Amino acid sequence: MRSGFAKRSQGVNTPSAPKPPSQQRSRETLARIVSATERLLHDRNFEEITVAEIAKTAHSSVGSFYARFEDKDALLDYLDIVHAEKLIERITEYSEDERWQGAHIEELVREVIRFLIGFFKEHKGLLRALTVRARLTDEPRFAEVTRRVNNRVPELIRLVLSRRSEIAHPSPDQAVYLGFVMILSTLRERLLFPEAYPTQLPISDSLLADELQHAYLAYLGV
Amino acid sequence: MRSGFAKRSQGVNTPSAPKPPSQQRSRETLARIVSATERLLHDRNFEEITVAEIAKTAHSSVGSFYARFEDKDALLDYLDIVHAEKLIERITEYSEDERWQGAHIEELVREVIRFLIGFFKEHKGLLRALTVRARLTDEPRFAEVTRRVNNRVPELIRLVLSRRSEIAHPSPDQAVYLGFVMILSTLRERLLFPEAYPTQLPISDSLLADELQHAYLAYLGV
DNA sequence: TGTACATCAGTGAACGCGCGTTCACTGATGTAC
DNA sequence: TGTACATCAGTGAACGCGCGTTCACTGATGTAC
Repeated sequence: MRSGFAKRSQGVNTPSAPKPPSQQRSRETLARIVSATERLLHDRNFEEITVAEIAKTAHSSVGSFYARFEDKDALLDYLDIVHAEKLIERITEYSEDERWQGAHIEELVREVIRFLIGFFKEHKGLLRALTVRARLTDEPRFAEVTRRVNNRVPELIRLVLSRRSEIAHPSPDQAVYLGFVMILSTLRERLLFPEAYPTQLPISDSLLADELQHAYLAYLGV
Repeated sequence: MRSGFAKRSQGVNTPSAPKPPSQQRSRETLARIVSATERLLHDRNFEEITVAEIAKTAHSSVGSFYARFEDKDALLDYLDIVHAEKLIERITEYSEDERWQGAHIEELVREVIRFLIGFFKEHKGLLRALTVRARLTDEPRFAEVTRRVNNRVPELIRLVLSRRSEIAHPSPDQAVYLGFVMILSTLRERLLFPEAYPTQLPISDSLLADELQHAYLAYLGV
């Protein structure tokens, strides 16, 4: 399987950061490009958006774009990185929160699921774009985000695992992990790509949250 | 959100079948085109494959291709339909199988999950292509397969529901359905797009099957 | 059973469009002395 | 505090490549009488 995307000259696995802007002016341009793209991703896919369009929306120009980014794809890399950092930061904050000290596993799982739902909804456009890209190619670099989410989320998992004594499943570590895989898969499908689901049987986010929580706890044998 | 795919002239929601071949010769050509495409999809995405390449692999020509299909996309429509029919057929056979007469819900769920895993693995390439396409656009037509799978699978669900007395969940219908959504999401992610998952923690298909079964039954409260 | 004509099937070079990328140029900001 | 020069930033028309699609043509199969 080969990539459909332009190969980066600097070789493999090095998501290229934008050439660092050295003046305030161009830093602002970069910011405008980023936010314009996120806005455009809100209801189109990355492939459907042209560089010219991004430039125009950002009140900038195609040339300026290429002054920062090696190619179109490098922009998505950059968004990926920025976004992953935000996620890691939020997860860290979250897992350090002291309210978990005395909490039961039920409460913890409930909150983690709500947190994830919030995150998916907040970054829907970008997450869609990154997910699709990861799946359009197998340049391993592009599976980064999903992998990163799947790997960072372990911090949340560790939180759950610290309640290990409440878990009856014979291999709690594996079950906690696999259960998370199931939760993340389900949320990705339902929240990022809802078109695939019949609308006749609408399932609200909060029902989904409740049922995922229920399923997860039942699986762990709490 | 607009489609990135060519719009069909004949209007909306009408997946165009190929112009029916009237001679044996062209029927064979059509068959070669179909099988060449499925072969190519085995390790590339639909967008990465050119019409010229399909024609060449099928020992045919670009012109012949367009004699059958209105455009490139119509081919994927066609594969979608053919494939969905196969699935429906197999599910029907499956659910009529008499061995379910006396079976317990545990056994039934176990077999259904294995059936689904087999199906996903057997048609991996095509299913990937169809899933990605459904997600690259929101022409509702393109979400057909996923929706069709999500809708045909209810036959399997009905099978499970016929064991309703063994289910403790307060709303068994909803739980059976939602649990299936979780199973399908997880299988799609892990089997169709395995790149996203770290290889350090390998999970075999049969472990996955066991754990999904376990999780599902626990969720239903069997 | 043969001939004439119509339709079907096949071919691949040429076309054309969309879009990513380049490039020659103008203007703004920073730096050296 | 001013002048000269270097670098950074911005612009958008023009380029070019890839690939889906068309089209003029050849050959094969079917049909009418």
